[in-house]
Parts: sequence; C-alpha cells; structure tokens
Amino acid sequence: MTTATTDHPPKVQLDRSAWVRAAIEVLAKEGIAGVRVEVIAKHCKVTKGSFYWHFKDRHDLLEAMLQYWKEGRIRDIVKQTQAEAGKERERIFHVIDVYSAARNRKGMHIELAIRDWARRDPAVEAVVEEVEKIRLERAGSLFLACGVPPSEAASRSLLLYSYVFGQSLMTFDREGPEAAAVRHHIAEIIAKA
Amino acid sequence: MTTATTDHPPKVQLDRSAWVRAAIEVLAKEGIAGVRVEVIAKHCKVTKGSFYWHFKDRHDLLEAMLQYWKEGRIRDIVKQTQAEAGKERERIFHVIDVYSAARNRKGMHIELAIRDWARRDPAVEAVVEEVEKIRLERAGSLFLACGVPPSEAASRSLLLYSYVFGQSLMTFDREGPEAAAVRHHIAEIIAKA
DNA sequence: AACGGAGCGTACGGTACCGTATGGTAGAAT
DNA sequence: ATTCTACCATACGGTACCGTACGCTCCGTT
Repeated sequence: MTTATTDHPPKVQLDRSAWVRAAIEVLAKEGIAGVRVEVIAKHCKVTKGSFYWHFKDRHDLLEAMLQYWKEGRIRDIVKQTQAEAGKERERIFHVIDVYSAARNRKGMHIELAIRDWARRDPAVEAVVEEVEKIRLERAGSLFLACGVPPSEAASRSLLLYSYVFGQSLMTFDREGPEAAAVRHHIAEIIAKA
Repeated sequence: MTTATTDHPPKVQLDRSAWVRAAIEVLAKEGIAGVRVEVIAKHCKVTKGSFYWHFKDRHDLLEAMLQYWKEGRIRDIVKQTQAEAGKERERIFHVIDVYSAARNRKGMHIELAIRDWARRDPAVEAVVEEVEKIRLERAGSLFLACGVPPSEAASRSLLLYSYVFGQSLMTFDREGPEAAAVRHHIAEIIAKA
C-alpha cells in the first residue's frame, strides 16, 4: 500500500491516507455532497479534532481524494492495457469485463461519483479528462494492434468506454443468465465482430 | 401521486408545477442534494412560506419531480421512436442524435442527476427502471424492424443507450469537426454497419 | 361593507455541518 | 522523571437548512 507523507513506523493512529480512503468509501455511497468532515470522523471512530490536525480544511481532503483516485486509476489503466504481442484482442475483452458493473460495483460507484463531482468543479473535470485521455489512448493502441485502421481506433475506444460507463448507469444488478450473453455479444460488436 | 396541473386562467402566483420545474432546474445544476426548499424559494423569488402551502414537505416535492420527469421521458421516448414503415433505421440515427450530449446538454444533466439519485433511493430506482424498460423495448422494436434478429435486438438497444449515456458522462464539450465524424462512425457500428 | 380563504411573509426552534480554540494524553526524546 | 510533540477530544460561534406557527394581504363571495 502507499505510505503517507511522513514515514514513521506503522502506528495505530490515523494518517492522511486513512482519512482519504475512508472519505472515498463515503463518496461511493453518498456522493461528493455526502463527504462531510464530521461524518467521516464518525466513520473513523474519532472526532474532527483529528481531522483538522491532518488536513487544513475540507477542501484539502477533497484535493487529496482526487489525487488518490487519479493515481490509482492511471496505475490500473496501464496494468489492464498491457498486452503481450498478439494478445491485444484478448486484452480488449478483458478491459470490458473488468469494468463490468457487476464485477466491480464499488469501483463503478466511485467512478460515477467522481464524474458527478466533475460536472460542478472545473478542477475535478480537468483531472477526469486527464485520466480519460490516457484510457482512450491506451485502448486505441490495443485496437491499432488488432489491425483496426487509425480512423476507427479512436471511435472504437470511445465506444468501448462509453458503453462500459453507460452500462454502469443503466444496469441495476440484473444478473440473469441471458445478461452475460448480451454483454458478450456487445463486446464482440465493439471489438469488431 | 396527485395530478398537479389544474388549469385555471393564468395566474401570476405559483403553483405546484412551477415549483417542480424550478426544482428540476436546480437538480440539473446541483444534483439532488442541492434541491433544497429555501434555495428553490429564492430561485422563485418567494419564501418557503409559499412552498409549504403547495407541498407537505421536501419529500412531497421530490416525489412530484420524479413523477414529472417520468411522464416527460415516456412522452419523449414514444415520440422519438415512432417511425413510418421503412424508415426505422433513420429513426435509430435520430435517437442517437437527439441524446447527443452536445445537443441536449441540460436534458442530459437531468438524466444523470436522476440516475445518481436513483443509486441511493430504491423508489427512484424503480421509476428509472420503468422508464428504461420502455426505452429498451422501443429501441428493440426499431432494430427488429430493420431486420436485426431478435437475439441481437436487445443487445443493440442496450449498447445504444449505454453508449449515449456513457457519452454524456465522458465528453466534456469537445466539439471539434472530427468529433462529429467519430460520433457518426459509432452510430454506424451500433446501427449495424 | 363584511367575510373568508388562498397565497405568501416572518419569526422561531431544532439539526447538521464547518472551522477554531484550547485542553488533554500517550509515547518518544533528553 | 521531565519535557516535548504528535494526535485527539471538547467546547464554541457561525451558517444553512427543515418544518411549524402565525400574521398579513389580496380577491372573490355574499
């Protein structure tokens, strides 16, 4: 796991990153409007006296959350789109599967909450755009490696992520047996049937 | 629940539906957490004394908003998917275009805010599912009329709306000339190239 | 002219939150 | 053992909101 700013031997007490992780838990459930100092403090079983020791103010926490999210996303994207030569098409299906709302419910809630937040805060929007750019570039490379012409690669990667996030907006945990078949069929359309 | 619109000769005073429309304005900008009685009252240039005349409480307003949204959506869906025989494929492109985030920015913000709300309120979730079912059925019929086999029609309509809503999550008003080409290309993939 | 109600303003108590100030404590440093 | 300091609790003032109580004012009715 990532260590915090000051690296003393492991303590029982809270540090910045513990607060950030707790805050993101709340973010996933309640949205950015639910990320409140005293609420998270209760969730950590301390009072806000602790909070204002580690953070300047609420905005300081929000910035740290955004940074934490950004770095984690970029790490994951790079990892997920790393493909051995010849296995790029496989990787595309893997990406679609990983982002499947059913598989990664909590991660999707975070993603949606962050994007909701970005709609009202230009600074957040900029970070999301940054992450998104990397996603699209990486996916585009996979398509190119599969022999998709450059003019199509951008379209297909945009379709891929639009589908995947749109899916998480729509599906409300319907997990019938046919749902898997539908998803697989869609994946084939996206990955060029 | 109750039908609000009693149509007397036009008054200067507010009625339920004026409050609901104002509330949806705020919803689009601030999300459901921003829909507060005193805020909307200020937006209407009255005080909450008026609000609590027309509504029992805040929850009463939220219910009315949801109902208002639901009925409007269903009306639009039916209208947009009505196709003369032989022009179904045209209609599919039309639907994609209508939901394009660039064209219908405010409508998309409302849609996203409602879905965000639905993630935390089962009653809202039920309404969204209801609307969504109609959307998918209607789009499915269009695909079927285009000669898409039944096993594919469901997949393609899910892909269509996932793309369209996912698009609205991703695109941050990039309106370059190539963006239109990308969108058109994606539309062709969805509508079976 | 007197009445009554619809529509709104004002004033109030209560809650949840932010941020500050200040005091307390446990463990490391000396 | 004392002092220091990182970490946390407590108490406070201030704000924004919900919902209620009640007062005022138009306006149609009689």
